[in-house]
Amino acid sequence: MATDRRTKYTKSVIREALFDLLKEKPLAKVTVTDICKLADINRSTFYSYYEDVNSLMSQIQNDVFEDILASLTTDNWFDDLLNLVDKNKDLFSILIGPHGDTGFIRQLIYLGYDNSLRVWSEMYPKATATDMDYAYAYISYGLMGILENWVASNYALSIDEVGRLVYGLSMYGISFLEGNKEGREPMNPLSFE
Amino acid sequence: MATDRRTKYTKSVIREALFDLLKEKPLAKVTVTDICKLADINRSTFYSYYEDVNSLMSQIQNDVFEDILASLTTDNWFDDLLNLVDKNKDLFSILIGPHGDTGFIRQLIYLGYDNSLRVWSEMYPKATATDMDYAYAYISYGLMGILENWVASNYALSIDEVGRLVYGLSMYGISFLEGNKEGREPMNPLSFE
DNA sequence: CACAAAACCAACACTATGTTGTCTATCTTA
DNA sequence: TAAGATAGACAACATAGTGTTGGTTTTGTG
Repeated sequence: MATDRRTKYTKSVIREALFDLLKEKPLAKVTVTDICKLADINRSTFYSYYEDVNSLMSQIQNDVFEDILASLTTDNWFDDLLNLVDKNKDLFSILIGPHGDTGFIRQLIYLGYDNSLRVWSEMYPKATATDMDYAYAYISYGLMGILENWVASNYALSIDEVGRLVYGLSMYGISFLEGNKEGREPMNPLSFE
Repeated sequence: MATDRRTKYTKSVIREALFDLLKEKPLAKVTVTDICKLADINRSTFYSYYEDVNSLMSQIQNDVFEDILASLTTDNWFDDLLNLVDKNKDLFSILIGPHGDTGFIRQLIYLGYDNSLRVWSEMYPKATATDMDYAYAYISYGLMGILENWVASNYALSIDEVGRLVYGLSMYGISFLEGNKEGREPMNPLSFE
């Protein structure tokens, strides 16, 4: 009843081939023929599993997304995310790297939108909806930038160090660079659940 | 000696056609044939001016980029940028909107990298190079988020209001939402020459 | 081992690409 | 305003990728 080994094999070589190709060129330039040549499978085999290259990619992304949702805990979700990225370096280097899909990152980071706005409107009752909206855009894109930097640096910093940066920058803004703001407090810039 | 009127006309209809198409689909899905049909020109005419759709797009982006560089003043560059975006709403709605090119925005916002790091290293002598790098990534991506939000809202806020948000968020982080931080001071989050 | 399913292979019509050569319309300038 | 230059139209070409089909071989599983 379990999935045929051949199917598993085929899907995995397709996936590998796609990732290898994405190291060289953007998704839009990757053709079905490319993938099949590299994976050494027949083109019709590809079509028996996927509609086209885009749907292959979004299926992979959805799988990753489900993993992410499953592994996020309530109170510390950005750390969880960093851990997940760290454990799947190869994958995220491609998803977040220069040929990556920003839609994916966007989807990722807008995970916390509803909750953040709810929490913020309690914390900052005077803040207007527009201000909070812009604050969310600012912070979430900022986090995206940090994540991208981290991936680009080939994960040079430890997760704790990245967490320190995220906390400092989102709490104190640029004055974080003044220092003397060490000692990360148990609070996260964006709320999740 | 001046450019042939026909050439001007042709280039402008190509540009218009591209923008019309970009309202519907991403650049990768726009074909030369698409453009020529819409612009009512012959396909070979297109090829006599541009290599392909991508090079057309990057030529347009370079033109815009030169305009931007020309119009930025030293001490208030983000305001200048907002003004420029405001004056070319149609163009930027496409460049920054859902089918826009993030590479363009990235290029735009990394304008201030060298200068910001120079200024910061004077302002915050204790800060490490890594911290400043991450701070730049955070803030510049944050600004990108704000810009995108602004465009998506169809420029609902005034430039001054956006400036207030940019200043507040980058200076005070999330605590900006506490309020009582009105009155924009003459300082910009990222330095540009 | 037998059978079902997976993968292969070849061929199909179709669409887009880039390139080339010829012809026509239009602009520029002497 | 007439002559020469050049933009653009048009048609044809080989090439490449797409998506689909039907038939064949291979390979896992019960």
